[in-house]
Amino acid sequence: MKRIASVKSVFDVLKERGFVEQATEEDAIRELLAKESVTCYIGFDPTAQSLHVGSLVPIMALVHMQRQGHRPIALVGGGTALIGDPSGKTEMRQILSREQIDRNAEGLKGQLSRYLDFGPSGAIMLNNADWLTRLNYIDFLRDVGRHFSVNRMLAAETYKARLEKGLNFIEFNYMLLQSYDFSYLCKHHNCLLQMGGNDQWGNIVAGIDLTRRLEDTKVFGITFPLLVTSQGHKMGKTEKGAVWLDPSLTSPYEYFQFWINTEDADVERFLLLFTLLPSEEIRETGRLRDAELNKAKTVLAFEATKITHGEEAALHAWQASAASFNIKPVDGALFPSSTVPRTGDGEDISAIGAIEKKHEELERGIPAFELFHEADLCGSRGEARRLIAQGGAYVNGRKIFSFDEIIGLGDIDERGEITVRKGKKQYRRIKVT
RNA sequence: GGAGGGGUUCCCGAGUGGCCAAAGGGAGCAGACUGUAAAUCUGCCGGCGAAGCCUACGGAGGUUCGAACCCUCCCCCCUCCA
Repeated sequence: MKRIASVKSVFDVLKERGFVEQATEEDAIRELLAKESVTCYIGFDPTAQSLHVGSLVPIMALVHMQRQGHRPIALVGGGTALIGDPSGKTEMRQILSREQIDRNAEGLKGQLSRYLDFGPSGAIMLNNADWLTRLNYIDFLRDVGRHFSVNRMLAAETYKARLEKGLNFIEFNYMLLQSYDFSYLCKHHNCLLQMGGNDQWGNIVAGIDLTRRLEDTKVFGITFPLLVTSQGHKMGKTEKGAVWLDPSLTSPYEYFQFWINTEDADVERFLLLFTLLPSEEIRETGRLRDAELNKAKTVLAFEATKITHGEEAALHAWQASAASFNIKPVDGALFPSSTVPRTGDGEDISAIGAIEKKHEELERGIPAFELFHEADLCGSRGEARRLIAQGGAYVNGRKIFSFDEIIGLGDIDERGEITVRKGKKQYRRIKVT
């Protein structure tokens, strides 16, 4: 049995950092995790080509598990995605094609390996399509289906919303499949703990029951709080939609900006969840008042970006942000474990998104509203015109008053670029080639 | 299979022959205030350089000078009955 990193149970770490919403048997879990290396799993749905910040809580939970000497299984739900999880949803999810799901599942593998070590003795990545798609219907009903009470399922919170709106049989089966996953992982990988968002509670508990019956093994479950901001807003949405973990969908700079814009009331909570800084240091945040909190936000943004995109990308994002906004270096007394820049100013703005324009085009001149549209700051030319009309458009920091003002060679700065800005926060560079 | 109720712009939801690019709310964007925060207030919120045109009210046809709205067929969802 592998030695574990500390006497302190990882359960306490998770709990202290705000990961635990519910747990099946708190004391038993704490004890189990303190005395041996435990294999645990979380499922990830391959319903999009990339994970987004909404999946970060489960990912970070696995990171903590691994750091404390346990063995995480990241289960890609290539099989269950064929069914569609109705938990906590009011409408049936669109069912994706097999090919689409397989493609997404591949992408998730790559992404998860940035957070977890999938080395020989490290974490494991599995795809439940490997066993679920081979199931035989009659056998499955006889072996697994008979253990489920429809009466109890109907009473479950999981289905509550859907019983109002309608639930079809394929989705009703979802719980059985996820339960089967747990027992399968228990049997083949000695997995004893399943974690997931709080909307998974019903599925997890059902899996625990099934595993007891099928494998005669006692297993456990933990759920995470569903992430909403303190304002009750859905987490992980910005003006451009979801905040993705894939740098080609959400650039490290945008990612950094997302985190630095965290609401005051969420800073401490998010530092605990989304960084690996020691909790004692994070608790100091409570002493920061008003604008001082922005320092903590800088640390949050930096550390979160570092975890997802690496130290170098985080530095670039910090640089560009410091150059564009009034970010001060964070003094060393705060968050001593953080590698956030402690001195210097931002000069390097290369992390800010850019488009290219030919020298000739600038020579001819481009109407401002067209430029804003092409720079992807506005979805249409009409939107760009409205933006300018409302006084929210800037070129090199100068407000544009006329929608068709011509932007040309004279606007190129010493970097050989033009900086355009929408509102107060959204910058884009025009590189002249 | 039968009866009834529905499918409206990103979401919810009104509209049931011209005044409808479609009320209202939410989300979003911008402005003011600020601390790249929150709350609040104001404006905007299908596309096209204006008049106008184009696209849009599940799909396909039809009636009409004119259809989101009426008719026909089809698809999908819900409820009750089988």
